[in-house]
Amino acid sequence: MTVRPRSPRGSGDQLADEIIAATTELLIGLGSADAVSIRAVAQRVGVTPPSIYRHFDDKEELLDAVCAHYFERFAEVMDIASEGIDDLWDSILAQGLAYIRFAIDNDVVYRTAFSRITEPGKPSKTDEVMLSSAFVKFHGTVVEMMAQGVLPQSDPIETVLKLWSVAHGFASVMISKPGLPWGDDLVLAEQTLRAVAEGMGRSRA
Amino acid sequence: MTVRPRSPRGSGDQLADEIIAATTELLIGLGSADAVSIRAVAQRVGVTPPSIYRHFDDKEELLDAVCAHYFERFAEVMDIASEGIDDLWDSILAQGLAYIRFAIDNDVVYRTAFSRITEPGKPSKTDEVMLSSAFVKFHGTVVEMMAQGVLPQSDPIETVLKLWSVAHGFASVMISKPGLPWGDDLVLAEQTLRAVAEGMGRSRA
DNA sequence: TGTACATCAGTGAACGCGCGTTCACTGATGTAC
DNA sequence: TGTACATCAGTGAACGCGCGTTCACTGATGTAC
Repeated sequence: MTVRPRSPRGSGDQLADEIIAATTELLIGLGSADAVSIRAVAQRVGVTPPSIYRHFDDKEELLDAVCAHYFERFAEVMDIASEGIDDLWDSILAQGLAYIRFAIDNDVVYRTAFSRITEPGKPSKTDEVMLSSAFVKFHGTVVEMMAQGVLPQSDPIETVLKLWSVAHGFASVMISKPGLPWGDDLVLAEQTLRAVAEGMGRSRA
Repeated sequence: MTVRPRSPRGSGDQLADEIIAATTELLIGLGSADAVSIRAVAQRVGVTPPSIYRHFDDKEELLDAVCAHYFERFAEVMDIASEGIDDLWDSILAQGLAYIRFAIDNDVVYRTAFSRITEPGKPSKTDEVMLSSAFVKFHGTVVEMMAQGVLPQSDPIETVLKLWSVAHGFASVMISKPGLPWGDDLVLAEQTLRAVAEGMGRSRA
């Protein structure tokens, strides 16, 4: 156990960040939130277990912080994926696939985030980050599609929920059941997202 | 703790069934597999903990048996849902919605089943039951649709994986995030399944 | 500039707990002769 | 029909463990006068 110099007065957040980083590493390494112990986190940071509690109320809050912090990258990943794509259909498809890819690449954290049920009206930090990253990206594109008339006007939130559910569905099943014949890369997911989009495009006709 | 008469020689399976039933009840009551202990299961059955191990290798196998047993009902539920529906589009839609409904109605068991990752080539008992219930139902309808030409001919397995992923996606997100604006019943899921089907129907055109 | 003091990040030790699993065993049940 | 015996479902006790969390505390840091 590394000896750790005491943090100066105002820099309490630094340890918090280190705790989040250590927990993330342990979570990914061990494969499940239950396998991660406060003691192990403390040891990895080079601090005693009670110190954790100065920064997080309990283990639950720590894990929520880990997922929330991790998912801030969703926005970035989806931005990059749709960058420079003019066609809005292609754009939302790229975003959907980027979502699935990111989820699969980070399966442990993704599963951890979705393994906790959020009661109505009590969004977790992770929920808030999801809504302000992945969700707003989808939302932005959908709104634009409706504005330009390539999607029929309706509540964009509903459309986003549909796209998100489909993307999550593929990510989730592909993570849980890697033995099924998914074929190369995300072909099935891509075809399905396309079908959903096309189906929705026609839904007014 | 109830005193339990010793089982006669050949009837070992009876206790196994009782153990599965007790575990299922505890699982649903407590809300997570971690919260269910072998000791609690034993107590509920009226037996000592080591007895469990005569019937199941370990806790993992017991939980797998619980999920597998539970999901045998998928076939039945989906059958009932599509019973008497002649139109194949309506039929597969009804099956998809029945799947989602059953998953949501039995959220704890459903989540438990999907919280365990299955390595390729090592299907769990639950996987096998899923494949021989929900999966074959979807598969049967898809094959028929292709035979009658309402869906373009292609690998039915791929189509089933798509439908299943979409149905699972809705079930999973609606269970995890009940606070989102899903609207009444399964309208969004229904519209999406319809869009997927329509999109696939056109995919050859 | 020097000193007394409040702050508060981090500590050491412990509480209290339940867990999965193993082991050598008991004793009722069914069977073979 | 009666008796010795093998089977095996279930027991009692324990192993060995790590866990989340709390508590009273220490002592370096920064501040006020």
